[in-house]
Amino acid sequence: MKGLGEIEQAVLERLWLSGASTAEDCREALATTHPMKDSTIRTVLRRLEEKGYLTHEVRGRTYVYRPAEARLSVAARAVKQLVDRFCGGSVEQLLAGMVENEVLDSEELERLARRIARRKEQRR
Amino acid sequence: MKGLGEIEQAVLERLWLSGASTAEDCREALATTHPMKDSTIRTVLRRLEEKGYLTHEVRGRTYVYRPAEARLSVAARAVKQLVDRFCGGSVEQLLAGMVENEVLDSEELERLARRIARRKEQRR
DNA sequence: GTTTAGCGTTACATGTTGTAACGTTACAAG
DNA sequence: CTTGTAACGTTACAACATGTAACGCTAAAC
Repeated sequence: MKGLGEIEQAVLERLWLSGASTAEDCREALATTHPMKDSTIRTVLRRLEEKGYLTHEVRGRTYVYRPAEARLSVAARAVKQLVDRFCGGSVEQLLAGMVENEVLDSEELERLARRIARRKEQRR
Repeated sequence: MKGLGEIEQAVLERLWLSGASTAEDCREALATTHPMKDSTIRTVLRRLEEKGYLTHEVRGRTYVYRPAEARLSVAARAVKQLVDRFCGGSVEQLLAGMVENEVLDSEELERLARRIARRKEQRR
C-alpha cells in the first residue's frame, strides 16, 4: 500500500475515531478543518476503499464506511517497511537510531518494553 | 520532507552505502536494477538535493554527492511521524502494536531495549 | 408528483516522479 | 590549436496521485 494525501489521512483518522461513518458524517466532522462538497468526500472515501483502507456496507440507501484494518496494525506495517528500507531489517537499529536521535529515551524504552511484555503475559 | 519514489530511494540507499559518489558512480551501481541515461540519474540526484537528502561538493569539474543526513536519523524522523500520525504520539502504542501484529516479539523487544540501554551507559 | 438525499460517472488542475534530449563548457589528446 | 568528450545546466514530457467538483440518476419522503 502507498502513501496517503493530507485529506485522505484526515478522513481515515476520522474513521478510526468513530468506527463507522457515512460520507455525510465525515464531511461534517471535517467541515471546520477541511470543508468539502459532498461529491469530494465521497471520492476520497471511494479511493480509500480502493486502496484497501476502508470497507463499506450498504444500510438502506446509504454507504456506511469503516476501517478495514486497525490503526495500530497499519502503523506496525508501516514501521516494518521503514525497518526494511532504512535499517536493513533490524528493529534494533531502528530503536537505537531513535534513542540516538532523541526521539526516545533509552530508559523510557526499557520501561515500555517491560510493561508491554508483562501485559502480554497477563493476558494468558 | 516528503516521500520518495522508488528510484530516488534506491539512489539514496546507494549513497548511504558508499558515503560519497559521483553521478556516474551511482549510474553504474544501479545499472543492473535500474538502467538509466546519465541525464536521468543527474536529475534524480539534483531533486534529492533539493529535497534536502543530499549535498554535493565540486571536485574538479565533477559533483560529488553525499547524504545530508545519516540513514538512521532519517528513519528515526520517519518513525516519529508515524507515531504522531497513527499512535497519538505514543511510542508505547506503536511498540505494542508491533508486538500485537507480530512484527516484533515482546521478549525480543525487552532484550533489545536492555542491550541498547547498556550500550548507551558504557559510552560514558 | 415534486423535491431531495445519496450514489455513480466523469472531469480537471496541480504536483511528483521517471525519463530523457539538447546545448554548453572546459579539459585532454593529438 | 582543433577536436573529442566528460560533465554540467536547461527544458520537456508522460504517467500517476491527489484534491476538487459538476452532473445526472434513482428511490424515498412529503
